[in-house]
Amino acid sequence: MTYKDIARAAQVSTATVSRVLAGTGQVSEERRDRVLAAVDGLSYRPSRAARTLRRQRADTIGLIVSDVEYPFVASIARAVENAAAARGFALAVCNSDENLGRERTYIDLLIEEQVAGVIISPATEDPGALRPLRDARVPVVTLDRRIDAQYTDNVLLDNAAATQMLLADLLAHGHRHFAAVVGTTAATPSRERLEAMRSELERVPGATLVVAGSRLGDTVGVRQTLETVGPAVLALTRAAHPEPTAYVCANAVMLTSLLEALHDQGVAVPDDVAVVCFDDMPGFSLFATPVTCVTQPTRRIATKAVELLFSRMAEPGLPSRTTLLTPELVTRRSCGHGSGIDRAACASSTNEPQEQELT
Amino acid sequence: MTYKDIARAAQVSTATVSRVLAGTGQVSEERRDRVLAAVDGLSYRPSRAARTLRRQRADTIGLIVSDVEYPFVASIARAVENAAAARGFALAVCNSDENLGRERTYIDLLIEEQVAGVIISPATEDPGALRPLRDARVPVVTLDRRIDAQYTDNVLLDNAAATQMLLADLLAHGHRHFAAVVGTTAATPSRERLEAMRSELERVPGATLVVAGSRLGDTVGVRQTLETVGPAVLALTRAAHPEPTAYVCANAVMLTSLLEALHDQGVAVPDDVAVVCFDDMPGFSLFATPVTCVTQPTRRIATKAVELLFSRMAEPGLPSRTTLLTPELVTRRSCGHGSGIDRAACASSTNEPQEQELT
DNA sequence: CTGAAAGCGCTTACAG
DNA sequence: CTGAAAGCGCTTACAG
Repeated sequence: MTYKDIARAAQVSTATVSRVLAGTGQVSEERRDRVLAAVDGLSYRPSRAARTLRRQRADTIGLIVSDVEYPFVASIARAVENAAAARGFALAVCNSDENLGRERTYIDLLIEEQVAGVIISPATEDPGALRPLRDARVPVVTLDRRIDAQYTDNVLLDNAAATQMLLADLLAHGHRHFAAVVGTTAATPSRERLEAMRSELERVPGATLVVAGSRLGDTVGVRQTLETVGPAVLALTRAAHPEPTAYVCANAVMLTSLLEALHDQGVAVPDDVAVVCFDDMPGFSLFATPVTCVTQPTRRIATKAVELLFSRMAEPGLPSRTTLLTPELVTRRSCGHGSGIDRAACASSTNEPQEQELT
Repeated sequence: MTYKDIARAAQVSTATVSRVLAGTGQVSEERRDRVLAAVDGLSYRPSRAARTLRRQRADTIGLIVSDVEYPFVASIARAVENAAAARGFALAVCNSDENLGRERTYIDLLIEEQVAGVIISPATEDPGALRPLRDARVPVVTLDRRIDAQYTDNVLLDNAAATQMLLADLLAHGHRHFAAVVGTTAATPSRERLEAMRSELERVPGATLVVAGSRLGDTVGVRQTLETVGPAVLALTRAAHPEPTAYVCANAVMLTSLLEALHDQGVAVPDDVAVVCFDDMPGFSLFATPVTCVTQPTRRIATKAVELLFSRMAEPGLPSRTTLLTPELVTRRSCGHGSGIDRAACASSTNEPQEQELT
């Protein structure tokens, strides 16, 4: 079942078949009808490979993320797939584990697939990692990572604002000694959040900050993170003087792991220590201590990324655009001390999200 | 950069280039070296589309699931992608939302992509849905759904065993009035679990079962499930006589939604009612009432599926094989009454998983 | 508006 | 072991 068969059945040339099915060029109504009738009768299936080979561009979008198993990432992947499918595009999902070698392999794979565009959460801030994509003229949108490249669009969370929300809450509850639980400090979110924490805490007399992260660099996957992070972090913070009383975690999985470790060691939350994170998760409100967190606007992140990508696909010369999304603070109970709690600050409340465009 | 350029640079024919790069056929060492040298010098990138067109088969695997946003599904997707990537295959992820129309669209898409194989969790038990794949000779492995087709391999959870584990626990805690919270009753897991519940409860004098599900058929996505399911279920069970005291949920998201609704209405777990589910989730042990559940061996499900698929790709004529995986019971606290609890049955414990092959 | 023809970049019988 | 050549199924200048 190919164009040749349809052309024969409809008594037209394959060029006409192509014009009808692709909706390009002008075809007389009579011939159009003949072609469509032939297609119906023959249960024709187009060959995407042939189309791709000829047009040198596949109707496929590539998505390179750290790991779809993280709830935040899964949610992005779902939204991107929806948007792609709505436009007849397939979605190739690649999990880099934030590993440069894997990322490189996937970038090569996607280039060989001649994907129409790539949405990537790069493992590094070094724009060099994306050069092969640029050389292959593949439109790129980056997620969650600041990359200084002229040829990509970027969707970013306002990490400074997110950090301030979380810290303001913790400071109001009387905390002065903090621990930042981060995966890799190389990635944008960690870097920006640490910077923000440092500059916020500089203004607070006597405030301290322990960074628990470096040891965790090799931790890969949800399961391993769950098992490893909590104990490793506690080993570190327990040795610190003064010991931190407030933990700020990079994501929901790390927070869960830490909470388990604290529970195992009999440390009470929020009576002994506070624990908050940059990431919401179903179930956080049902925890023994409901978790205060900042939620990422996942749906908007994904929608925006797809929107930027398709506009760049349509017009490859576009200048780089950056979208900064503001997160939302969800105040539950894990943020506050048992004593000295500012009850007003603890009432369940949310602030309205804002979106901001930078250029 | 194509075979023609390499051939010219290496002074050989394109056929020889193909033989060297694909590793097929015999090539003299001298020519092989010339080709490899030329490839190095030219930063060559193969065209997957050309290869696919010529071989009529893409190095791509298709995965059709309900929704990657569900933790269980994300975990499967991750494992499948890993296995595919290890063999140089790309992974196209498709979310059907258990919707027949969407599923059909994706099946067509994957056939047009000429994927080498498909792993699918079908939206229906009707083997007719998979016919296009069979007609296109695409190897298929089904997940989680019993499909009576001769040409697919199937990976299934032992739903009867899983149900018995959960029920035994609840019965030991004195429960007699049950509610089954299911999404669609058309799918295999729900159907088999309901059957198992019914036949188990037949032996228990005075036992009752309410099925809360039919209204939930249109609920799509994690967010909507979270918002809708709990209240809808309670509206139903509150009207039942006798009111159920034990809820068995189909998955972790539904359980979370139900727990939130119960909390909102001031119903205590496990003092007033017990709530358990077929699915584990990070954080369940940290809930105010830690959740008793049956965990699915996701990693093994995915590994097995990929294994079956690749063996079928290598040998398409293989007879249908079915793998039945046994789940694991994780006893925490949501299973038991405040009064009349059999403490022994409540101690945190797990049974060893088993795997069983059927043919 | 229409068709003949070239060509996208590979692979694979076929002949030697 | 090697190469010339055909062909996978489309799209698209080009000429009319």
